[in-house]
Amino acid sequence: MAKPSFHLLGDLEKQIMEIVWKQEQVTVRGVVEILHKKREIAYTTVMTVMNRLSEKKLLTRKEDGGAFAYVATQKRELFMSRASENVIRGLLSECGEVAIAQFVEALEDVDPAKLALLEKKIREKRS
Amino acid sequence: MAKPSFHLLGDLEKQIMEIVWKQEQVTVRGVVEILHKKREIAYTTVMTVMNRLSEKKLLTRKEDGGAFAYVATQKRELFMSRASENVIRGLLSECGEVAIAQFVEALEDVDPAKLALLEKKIREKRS
DNA sequence: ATTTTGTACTACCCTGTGTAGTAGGCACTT
DNA sequence: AAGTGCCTACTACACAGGGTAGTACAAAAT
Repeated sequence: MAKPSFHLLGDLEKQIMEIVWKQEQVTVRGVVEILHKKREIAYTTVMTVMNRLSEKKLLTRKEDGGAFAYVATQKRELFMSRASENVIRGLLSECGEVAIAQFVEALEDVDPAKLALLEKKIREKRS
Repeated sequence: MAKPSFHLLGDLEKQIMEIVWKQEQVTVRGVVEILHKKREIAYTTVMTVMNRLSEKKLLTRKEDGGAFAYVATQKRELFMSRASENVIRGLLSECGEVAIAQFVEALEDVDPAKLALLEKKIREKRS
């Protein structure tokens, strides 16, 4: 049913990571308060997910008096970069040239101006 | 734990689709026999998965005397192409320029010769 | 008629993710 | 000191996706 897509993270995990990346340092409570602006969610739900994120090594926590302080182990850029790398390698190995063609296609569709950027990066590589 | 990757299909689903794409037309038994060259697997397991593949509209079946004849609804290329498109769009929207950089990076690593192909495709786009 | 073959249905397991309740600890207030 | 509140740990449940397969029943082959 679901379109073949890819999920680096679940929805809630994603939302939480975005918050952590913005704040550099958060407590569960802090995250809950931000999420509450958008919807109802139990404190323990957020805590559970943040724990899972710790297990996945995306967050670390350290005691800071009362509640734990959570910190991202990688900056957003780095995470995105590694994730992209994995996804792209998988894609290239499974789809080969098709992936190349679709990349250009999709990029043009999303933001044609970026085609130039892509060209530039290729030239840089070549040197 | 698992590296962020993407799964267009499960392992068994993938193996089965590859077989179907090669044969154009298969029965469950046919697929089972091919798979048996590599490992033990129950007839019903293969049947179940092929049914799921039908539900996902990746296969169609038609009665052909005895057993159903299964056919891929899309050629491999087309499937890969659409799958790539979805993955890439997702990637671009989540990772933006990072994805572009990583694409060049990964491509060079996997097959540097393809960089030229990529450039060519960009030029084609531009015209 | 009996065996074989094929299909449908059902079921179980495992993993990932969202969701949340409950219990127990520590701390601050009164 | 007793009560209240916040925090964490543990546990649990649900649902989806995917691998695995058994059972039941029908049709076909022998």
